[in-house]
Amino acid sequence: MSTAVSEQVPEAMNWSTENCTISRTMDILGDKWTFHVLREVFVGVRRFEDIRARAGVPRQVLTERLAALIERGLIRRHPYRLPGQRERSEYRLTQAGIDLYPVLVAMIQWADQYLPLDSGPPIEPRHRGDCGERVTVVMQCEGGHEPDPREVAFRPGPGAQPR
Amino acid sequence: MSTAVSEQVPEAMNWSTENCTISRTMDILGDKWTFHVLREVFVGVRRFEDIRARAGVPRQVLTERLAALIERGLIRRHPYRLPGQRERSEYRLTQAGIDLYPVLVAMIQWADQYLPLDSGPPIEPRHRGDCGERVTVVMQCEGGHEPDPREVAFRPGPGAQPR
DNA sequence: ATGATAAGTCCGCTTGACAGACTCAGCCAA
DNA sequence: TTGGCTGAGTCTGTCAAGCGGACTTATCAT
Repeated sequence: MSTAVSEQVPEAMNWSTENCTISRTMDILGDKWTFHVLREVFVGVRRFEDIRARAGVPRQVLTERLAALIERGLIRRHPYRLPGQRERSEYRLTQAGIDLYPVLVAMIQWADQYLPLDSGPPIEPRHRGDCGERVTVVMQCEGGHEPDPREVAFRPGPGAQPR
Repeated sequence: MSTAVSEQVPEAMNWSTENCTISRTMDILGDKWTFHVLREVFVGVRRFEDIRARAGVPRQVLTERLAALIERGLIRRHPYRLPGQRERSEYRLTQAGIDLYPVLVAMIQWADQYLPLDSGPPIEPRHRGDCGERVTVVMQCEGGHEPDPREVAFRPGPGAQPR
């Protein structure tokens, strides 16, 4: 019996990374600018020029990222016309986009802990309307627990491919 | 009174993006390869060559990303020696890294809904040990609700800077 | 000594980001 | 009707980054 160094060969080594869920998500989100763009749309900034100026993203890159986000179904183009003005385009979250809230809230929560600012959080997720309270994410398991992050592990599921 | 088009000028337009929490998080995580690397460390793959081969990341990029993740405090280098072998390096999550679990779980949850595979989820977050049940994230507000994503909004907090 | 292996470094090519100028369409004021 | 303004792009040349493949170094096994 050799000295145990955690797992000699981690279980994950037996499984392919081919169809990994994180990769597939990061193919959509995992880009420096995509997240900046999404942030703007999330906080209600919806017009090309506003997004460009606030996020500091080069126009060409913004064009390309917006097109990608539309193609992936996270935002949609929404033409509209203000009275007395010509038609313009807004970009709005689709349901798939809105359902990214937990991801962003989890990030903000992490950053508020590990990258805090002296002045406090610049942005807070809150329950809209009357309630108005701060929103956080918690992990829950189907056994009814709220496991500590140390008690969570990623395991291969039914779609895992052997290598 | 002009025709209302949601908010004519979104509230967020009044606030700087300078110190945005999402940006600061994405400065650390928002890179195609960083997330691939983190995924490997999360599933227990800890050695340079294993990470490189599984994630398909160029060596040079891996070197650079590991150094950045160490500098940011998400992983640490852990030298060890298997009996009868020379010393090697492992990369392990720090507490700050482990506390990213909710972010990854939220992503997986989103992807399982919007990018499902016919064969089912390839990876599942589970409660370690006896419980072993699937773990999900839920949003909760301090008013005791579990708001739907549509009922959540990002608002400026105490650290928000006017522009 | 020879070979194997982990963990890098080095090199040259190609791709993508970037800033800045240009375009185009619709509206507005004169 | 002409000229200007603005939002939403496109075009262009430069430059940094990613990339695959070869090379390097240290340590251990035979």
